[in-house]
Formats: sequence, structure tokens, C-alpha cells
Amino acid sequence: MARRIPDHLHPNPAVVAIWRVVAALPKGQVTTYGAIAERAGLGRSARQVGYALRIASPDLQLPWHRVVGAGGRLSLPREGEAYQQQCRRLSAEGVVVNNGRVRLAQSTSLDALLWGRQRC
DNA sequence: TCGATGACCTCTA
DNA sequence: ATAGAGGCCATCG
Repeated sequence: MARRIPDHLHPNPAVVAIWRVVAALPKGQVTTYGAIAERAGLGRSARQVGYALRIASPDLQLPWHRVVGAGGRLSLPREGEAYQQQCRRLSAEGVVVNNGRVRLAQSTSLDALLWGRQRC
């Protein structure tokens, strides 16, 4: 699951710390940028999380799609390619994406099947 | 050194 | 529910 991220992959320790936290996110669970910053020991530097994900190499295979904005809002341009991919990958994990929003905190797999009209 | 720039967040109106 | 203003903070040119 939580794949290890070597220190030498990036000179900035904060970036590596963020990658580690993201890599540890369980499948089907979503969190916010702010929460990740907190867990990485960066306080309110939520923007750093966005930065770290943006510069991350695809080779890392980070589950970046499990990271959303506050209130469960997808924080990517809706017209972009990345947005579509995030929607699909979340849906594939049973996370309901409704009009650019996901259910934070609750989001059990059960009502995912009941509520789930995957409108990406 | 400094202003611009975000895959952000919170509070108002 | 939506929009705008401010705040935040590391990076970048």
C-alpha cells in the first residue's frame, strides 16, 4: 500500500513529506489539501500540497486523485483532462462524484451504491 | 530583493 | 448556492 518515497527524490523535504502522506491514503478514502498539509507537519500550507502534487513524477504512482479541496470540492479545471481522470479514478473506487463534489467524512460504500449516479 | 502565481481556505454578502 | 475579498505561504522569474 503505502509505498516508500526515498528522500533523495526531491531536495525539498516538505515536498517529500507531502508525497509520503499522499502515498499512504487508503483506497476509497478522500482527504483535503489542508488536511494533508497538517499531517505532513506544514501547518496551513495547503497550497504547498497542490504544488507538490503538480511537480510529482508520474513514476511515483501517487494516488493524487484522493486529494480534493475543502468541502469535498474537486480543485481542478473542469474542462481539463486531469479532472476527468480524477472523476473516473474516484468512481472506480466507489467514491461518488456529484457535480464536482465528493462526500467527505461519511462516504460509505453503501450509499455510494444507492446514491451513486456518477455525474462527472 | 520583489512582485506574481497557484491542483488552497474561510468568511461575507 | 454563488461570488468576491482577504489571508496564507512556498516557488519562480
